[in-house]
Amino acid sequence: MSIGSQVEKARQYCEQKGARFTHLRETVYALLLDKEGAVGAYDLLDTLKETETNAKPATVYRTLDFLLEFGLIHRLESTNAFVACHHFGCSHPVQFLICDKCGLVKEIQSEGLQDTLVKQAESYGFQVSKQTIEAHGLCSACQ
Amino acid sequence: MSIGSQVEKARQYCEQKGARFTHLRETVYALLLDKEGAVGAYDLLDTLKETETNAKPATVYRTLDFLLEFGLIHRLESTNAFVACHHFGCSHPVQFLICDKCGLVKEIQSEGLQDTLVKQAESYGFQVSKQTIEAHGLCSACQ
DNA sequence: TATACTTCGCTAAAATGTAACGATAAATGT
DNA sequence: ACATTTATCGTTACATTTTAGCGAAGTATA
Repeated sequence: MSIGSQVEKARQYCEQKGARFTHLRETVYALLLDKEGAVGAYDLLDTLKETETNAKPATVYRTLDFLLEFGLIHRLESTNAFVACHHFGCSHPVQFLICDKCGLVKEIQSEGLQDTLVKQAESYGFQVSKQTIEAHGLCSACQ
Repeated sequence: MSIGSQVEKARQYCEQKGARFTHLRETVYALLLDKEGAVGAYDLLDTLKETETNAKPATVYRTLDFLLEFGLIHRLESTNAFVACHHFGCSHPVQFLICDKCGLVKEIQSEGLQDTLVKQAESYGFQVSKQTIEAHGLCSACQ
């Protein structure tokens, strides 16, 4: 799906939720869509500055917070980086396969993984509210 | 197992591997053993300074790097914190249950989880070299 | 003891992330 | 249309986390 139509989808999704998909938010989301992999906040800031000359760290982080809150992007904990989500709305927990060579990030949704983790936790009396599952390695193209 | 004997075990483990378990490394490992949960590098630094008055950020990070390399401690990606490993040597990938209320960190080793993740990845042609699995939520005592 | 190697103390700075506040813009009620 | 409230933005400043580089001190080995 093209970036343009994906952005349009996001706009509609936000409006439907009563959130404002401002110019800044749209721009940042489009920037992230444009990347194969994940992008660090400061790399994003550098790119953003090309069009939004007065962007500052807080600008980026606020915008990322918004996008995170509405599930339009994800944050990779193991690399402090952000990646666009293409299928927001279906809000199940997700997992990531991160290629350490080319940087590609594949987002997957394995019910099996989630269930296994939740069940394992339950067996220790632990109640899971949020999970981080990230695998590093090599994608098929890089092996 | 007491902290003392755990430290002794670590010393033997290091010597057996030809690594030097210096005073600094021993102290930091003991500090981490003394905590229920994970500790940030700067919290650790503050505590360390009580006895090692000239400790600096680099001191802590270098020591943590060593302990990480030999598997004596783990790093939690979702909280930028470090936690002692009690059963180093058996070096399978591990998973963490992190209580967001009391800070307790339970380290588990679920073969099922690892296998499921690796198999899922394989189905995408992805070869896993390292995995990060961290669940946040509430421990049994905090629910 | 001479040599190589590792660890340590120190300084500095890079990379990542937040708090706070007033100005502006948009949404809402009258 | 106007006033009121709320959300967003620009800006400054700072806090946190992490790494690089260098020379001194310590340790192991020949």
